[in-house]
Amino acid sequence: MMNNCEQCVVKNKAICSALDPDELIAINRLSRKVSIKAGQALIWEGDDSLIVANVVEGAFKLTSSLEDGREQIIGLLYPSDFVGRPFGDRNEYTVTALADSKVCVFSRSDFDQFVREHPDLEHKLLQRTLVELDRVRRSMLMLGRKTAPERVASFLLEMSDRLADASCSVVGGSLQQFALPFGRQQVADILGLTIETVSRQMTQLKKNEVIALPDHRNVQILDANRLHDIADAGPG
Amino acid sequence: MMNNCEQCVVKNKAICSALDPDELIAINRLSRKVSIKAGQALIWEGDDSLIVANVVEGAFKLTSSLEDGREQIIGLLYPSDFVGRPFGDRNEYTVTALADSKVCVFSRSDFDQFVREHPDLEHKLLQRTLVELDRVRRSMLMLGRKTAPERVASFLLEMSDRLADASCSVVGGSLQQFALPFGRQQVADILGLTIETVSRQMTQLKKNEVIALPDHRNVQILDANRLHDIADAGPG
DNA sequence: TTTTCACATTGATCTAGATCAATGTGAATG
DNA sequence: CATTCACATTGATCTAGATCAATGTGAAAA
Repeated sequence: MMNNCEQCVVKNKAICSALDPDELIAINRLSRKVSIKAGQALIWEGDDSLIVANVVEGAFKLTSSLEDGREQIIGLLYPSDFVGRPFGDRNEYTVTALADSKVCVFSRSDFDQFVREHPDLEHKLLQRTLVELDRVRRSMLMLGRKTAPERVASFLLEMSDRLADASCSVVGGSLQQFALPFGRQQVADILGLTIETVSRQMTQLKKNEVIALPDHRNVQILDANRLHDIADAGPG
Repeated sequence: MMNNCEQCVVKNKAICSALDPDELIAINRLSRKVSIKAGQALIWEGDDSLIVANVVEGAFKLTSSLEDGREQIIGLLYPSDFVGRPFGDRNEYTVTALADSKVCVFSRSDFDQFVREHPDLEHKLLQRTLVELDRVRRSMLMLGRKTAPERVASFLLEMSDRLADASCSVVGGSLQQFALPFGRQQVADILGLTIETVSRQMTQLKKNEVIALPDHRNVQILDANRLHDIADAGPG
């Protein structure tokens, strides 16, 4: 089905915002809007890179796995984020929808060519990639060196920041209350912990009145300062 | 001191390879060749991003730290690699020379502007950033989910691949023998382990005749297949 | 050559977090 | 309403890897 960039909800935030109306019409011809059900994969680790896309609606996880099933979530994608591996022929990770989602898909060869012809678009893509690289490197410090309480606290703070755009009830650019877009197992896969450890840390934070948990998906930050302290306190 | 791109040893491998002779002269005017002693830092975590550079000679580590001194190495840089954070105003990590090194430095504002005016250069930079992002994500799986034996085996294999360019005595694109460019503590900081654990794993591999250790810096791979098996075997 | 000093190995013990095993919980279904 | 089923919590135990503590080792300096 043909897409319509003019009416696209992410046209001002996605990389397409680098394009003028004529160019939007041109890229429109290359794109296809696709719906993905929760749990369905869009891209598989190890496959050839044949498509790239913009997330329009929903959320995705980016994962890498070992043969015996151990899985690490290595990234999360939200509306306006870019997915896939341009200028390379192999996908190094799997992309799976966490909720019912919509993406705007391009064939990689079409996209690569279009990007090379539109430096402003390529610039946007570079900026996004640099931001993502910074984010991923921050996760490396977390996975390599942080304790379980530090990981959970950092995670809650990052989520409250990241979801701040979407909603209101904001204090200082972060949300005081928000709904996690995933369950405990996936939190564990993000943090490199087990589900039990994540659960125990959450309970602990609740007991200490640092957070409240109206239900399993919702988190309310009661004491942001303390949460920050826990997030990068030394061990002990 | 003025640089001379025509004679530069990395001109064919660094991002500068995207430029034609005229453009090389232009970027030459913006660059400054700087020597860095082993152990000296080029960029500090948290500082404003004021410079970017190409590595010409030597090696660097990219690190991020917690207040109490825990440190994670989040990247390594070799000749022709690009350093620094273009199009952003904050350095998220520290860059330190591992050996006496030389870099070709640009002021970030000069560089940003020059890149925007030269799409081919920006394209090279994007390609490098995408490759680095893939590499870093692979490390996330390692840090989050791999056991100590798996980490050490993966590390030795990656090093033998990465150093394959530099030397001869290559079998199937990888080196059978190579000198690690760093000591045990730094290996530990790369793998998110302690120095003792790294040491024990190396001893174990030696006992099982998977590798030989002529001395503390040199590694000889005796049984690459087994090393691969260990690198992503399930636990147990 | 001996001394030194930084680094690596080895051993003994401890512990954070994994694993194993019930037991809640609450939204969807009959 | 009871039943189910997926998910979350809680508890008991185990273990990989950290930590603490000597003991090697080998290259540079005296």
